[in-house]
Amino acid sequence: MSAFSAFRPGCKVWLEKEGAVFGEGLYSLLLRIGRTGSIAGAASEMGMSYRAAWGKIRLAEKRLNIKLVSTRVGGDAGGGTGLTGEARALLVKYQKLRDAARDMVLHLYENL
Amino acid sequence: MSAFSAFRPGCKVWLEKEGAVFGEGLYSLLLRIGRTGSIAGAASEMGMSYRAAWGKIRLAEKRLNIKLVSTRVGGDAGGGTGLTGEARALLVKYQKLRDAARDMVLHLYENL
DNA sequence: CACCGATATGTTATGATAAGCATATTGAAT
DNA sequence: ATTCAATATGCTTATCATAACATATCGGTG
Repeated sequence: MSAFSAFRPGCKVWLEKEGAVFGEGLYSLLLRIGRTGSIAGAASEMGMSYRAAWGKIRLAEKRLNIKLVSTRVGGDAGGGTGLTGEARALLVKYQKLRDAARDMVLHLYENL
Repeated sequence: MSAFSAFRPGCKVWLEKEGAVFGEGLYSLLLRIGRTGSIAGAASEMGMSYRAAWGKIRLAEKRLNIKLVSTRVGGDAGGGTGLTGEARALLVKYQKLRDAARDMVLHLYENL
């Protein structure tokens, strides 16, 4: 057993565009928005405030210069939020990249 | 060309031990200590204060419970700092893992 | 038209991390 | 002894991201 047996490799990936990043935080937030149909629902699931979730999304949209969500204000259920096609595509790309990277880093480390 | 042409994948890896991490920051700091033979020299190269560099190293040694450097106080050149065997081994492991991961993530993304 | 639940924002703590400042110590060389 | 360059630490102060608080608005429904 090597002196490194206690160490484990960690890995993080993101998608980058002119300095702006799409990473795990936005991923899990958007994923839940897609599932629950609202920012409030997603935020609640993640134990964060609506204010924080909303702020993250707006900042990301501004920095990435991409529309991530489409919202409806008022009405039946008070309103709601859905994902844009671009957001959905980003989710898929990010998830694939992340999962594959995790896998590879783990295997890489074992064969180091 | 897809709507993702503007995106590039980013990747970060680290070695982890009971919550404590060894990542790019310690890597480049230790690398320079090894080259320059002093914490002061390494810090200067990186544009950080000696105080900051010294603090990082001590904190890491404490958290990781590993001796990373051996120092000499006073004397000819005022003193100096060298890397321990464990530190050198960590450097090698980290660098290999990081470079391979970067490579793989890049290729992975292209074939996504 | 009052109510409810969700969106929409400005403003204000706050807490953690980093930067900066100051000072003491060490030991070879001159 | 004095000097010099580097180690060794204690404090204080920015900084900065996040949390928390406070309102306003919208628009179906009962």
